[in-house]
Amino acid sequence: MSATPSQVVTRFAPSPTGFLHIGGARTALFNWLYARHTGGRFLIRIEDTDRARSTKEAVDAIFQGLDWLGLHGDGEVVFQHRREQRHKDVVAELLSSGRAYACFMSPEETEAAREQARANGHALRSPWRDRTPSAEDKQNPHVIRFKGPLNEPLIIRDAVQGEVAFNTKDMDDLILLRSDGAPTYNLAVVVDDHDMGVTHIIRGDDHLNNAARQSLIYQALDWPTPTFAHIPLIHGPDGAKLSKRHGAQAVGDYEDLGYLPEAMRNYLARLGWSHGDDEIFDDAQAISWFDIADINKAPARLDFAKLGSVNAHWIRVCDLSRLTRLVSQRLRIDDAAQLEILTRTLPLVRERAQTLAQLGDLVQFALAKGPFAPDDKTKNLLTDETVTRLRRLHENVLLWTDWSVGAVDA
RNA sequence: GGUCCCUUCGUCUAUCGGUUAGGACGUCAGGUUUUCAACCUGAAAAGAGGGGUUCGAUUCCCCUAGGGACUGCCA
Repeated sequence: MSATPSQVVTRFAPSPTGFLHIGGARTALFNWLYARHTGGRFLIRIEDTDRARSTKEAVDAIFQGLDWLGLHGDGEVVFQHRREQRHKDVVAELLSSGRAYACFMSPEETEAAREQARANGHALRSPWRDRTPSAEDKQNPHVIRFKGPLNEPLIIRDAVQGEVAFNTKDMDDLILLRSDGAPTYNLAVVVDDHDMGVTHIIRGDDHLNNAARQSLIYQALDWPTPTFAHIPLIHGPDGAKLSKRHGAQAVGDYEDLGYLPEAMRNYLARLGWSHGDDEIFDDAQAISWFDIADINKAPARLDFAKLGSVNAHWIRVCDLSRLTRLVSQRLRIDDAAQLEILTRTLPLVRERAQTLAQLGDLVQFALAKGPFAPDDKTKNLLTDETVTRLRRLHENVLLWTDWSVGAVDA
């Protein structure tokens, strides 16, 4: 499960509670790019310690999204909940070394203590940190908490954010094991990242605060702390956190909209990362250029106009048979003759499409059978005069024998 | 409320103390085109505000404002 010490190991660790989010896709892409750039390994782990919220459908959706994007993991996929025993073993270790303790506070007591702590300007403190439970206490439900330093400065070095200073007085003692004995995320990530030999943790900066607390666990276990790289979240076009009202959130939505995976990789890579003035680049270039040092600290907004222009480029250079296949699938075309029409039509119209959906519309005329119902714009152009001209042209065309481009043009 | 992060054209970004602050998308104006798209040329467009440090700040520091994340027996 571990790797060569000098080798870079990155990972993408989504929680299967929904589809693969566009922000998650970019996180995966960055991890993938960095692993490829360094000749390291890119691992995938499903963070499903919350059994109630994790679903098989979500797991499938995530892999479908990753497959479409072409981001394949190198090792075997790790399902976090299957490693539960290992997580518990580590907690037992922490318990025996005095770095963890059983906390018997009830939810109500916890809530009250939290408010009290807040009023006093520090994080929640459990009275059970230094209390030895009686035999009677031990009958009650309890959680296992990590025993962290009470009031010490803590600096984490982040490859993107730089040195970030915290103080442990603002950090409560993390719950390691729930009252039902199940390990929590914050414990499981540390154990799994360590066991999987992860050297670089590239993830959303919503985890920056967690990183501080997790670093404490690494120290307590005397494990080397991996390099953190917290990347800013992606925002919607209006600058607010990406949500339903912004439309497409799932990578599957982008596939449906008719974006090419290589265009998504190109666009997403460019969001929050840059290599000079380079805008259009392929995977090989992205891999050779990608470096964590060039990741931006500011959140980026999604811009569909730019995505469209990037996609238009990749449609123009797309292999024709592949493009034909993609458009045929969208149009539900299976007839060989129609496929041939597409092959001949696509080169003519691909230049003006930003998405496969638009390309599908542009190709309709070659597939459709007359008579056609004119749209409003066409109606306006069909005056008596133009109709007469078209009739004459039609009669003329019927006499043509030379259909070369030059002849028709003339 | 507390802790932490962020702030260059409308958007994505370059700049790693000295530049006419560059590029891309978008926008606008021309050109080309029967039309549309594509393409070509050009234009408008930015250092949040205030203090420092410095010979010199977009760049380093502080404050303010604005935005964001976290503050769960979610991840």
